[in-house]
Amino acid sequence: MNRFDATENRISLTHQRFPAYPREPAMLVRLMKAISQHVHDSANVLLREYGLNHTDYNVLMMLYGCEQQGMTVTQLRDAAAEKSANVTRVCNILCERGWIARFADPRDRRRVLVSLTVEGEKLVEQFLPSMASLLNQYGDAFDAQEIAVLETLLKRLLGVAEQIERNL
Amino acid sequence: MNRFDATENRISLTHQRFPAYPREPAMLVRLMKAISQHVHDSANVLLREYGLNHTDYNVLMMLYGCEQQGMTVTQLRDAAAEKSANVTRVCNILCERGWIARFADPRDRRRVLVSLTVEGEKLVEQFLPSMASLLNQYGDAFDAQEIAVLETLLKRLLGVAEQIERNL
DNA sequence: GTCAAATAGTTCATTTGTGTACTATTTAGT
DNA sequence: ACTAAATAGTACACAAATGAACTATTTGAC
Repeated sequence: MNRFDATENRISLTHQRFPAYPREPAMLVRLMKAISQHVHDSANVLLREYGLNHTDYNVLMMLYGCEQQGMTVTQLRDAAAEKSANVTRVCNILCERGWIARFADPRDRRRVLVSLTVEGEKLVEQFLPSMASLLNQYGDAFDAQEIAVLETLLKRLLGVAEQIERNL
Repeated sequence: MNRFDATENRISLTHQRFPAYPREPAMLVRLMKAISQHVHDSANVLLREYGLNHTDYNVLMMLYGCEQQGMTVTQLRDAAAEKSANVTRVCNILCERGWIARFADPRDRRRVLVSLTVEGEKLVEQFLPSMASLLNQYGDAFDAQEIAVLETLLKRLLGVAEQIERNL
């Protein structure tokens, strides 16, 4: 009996009491929130020794994976699934510590380009082994086809969720 | 070109630079975080008119779906994917507003049983139509078999994520 | 060209969430 | 029975995240 079964029962019961409340989407949403929370917490434990948390990590990793002239705050916001005010806050911290640098974008002076410093790259490569190992543990639970299916379905769901939010 | 494609490219590039960093699990984790965030934000918009947010909603819905003598703080913590300190805080607010009540559990006096008041049930039934409609929109993107597959795989992933976190 | 509307980012007040320490109670080994 | 360890929940100081207001810049309609 999984820890989630009790939640599943409560959702089913709610569906019985209020039939318009749909069991399956409610399950999916709860499952994803729970998984994300566990991933977040586990990452936080690993990253703490570097003075980082999962949000900092998300930002740093996107910068590590871009290697061009950097990313804008808006791109970081979308990539890290954070609000721009929070990206600003996180970048302030990472800047103070010398791991990222900010430049005005000459093509559009409203924009701020953010990129990893050499120190920042070193930092990423320090914590990457343990974070990669963590990620691999999640992957080990699935075969290649299962992962592919999950990825396809989640991408579709993301598109839908974005659309729904836009339409409020 | 989805908004997520840029993220996918960055993950692929990171995998090239650092092969132990696994593309697929990284994708899954980012996807779920992004989806959860959009769901969270959309729910917040709908719930604001009731003076609630998504976390309050999660707690209230679990109580609505339990109908026995209530749930303990620990059960709520697990069901809502929150820390117990946060459940205490949220319950304080919901209590002040008269939507839930707390009782000492006579079987184990460390435990606190939380349950919906009549007012709380009325509140839930007020916002349920619009929240059910939101959830249904997510469900409409999939057929029955796709949902079943997603649910199965996500349940497995949740189990794994819980296990990994336990083993730190 | 001009100007209203849109976009990018930051600031700030507030809300939300967390780690840690603590109290109370129960459990379990002896 | 006695006591050490485990468990449930809360308090509190602090950290993280958000909404809304604001500045600066660009876009686009005319």
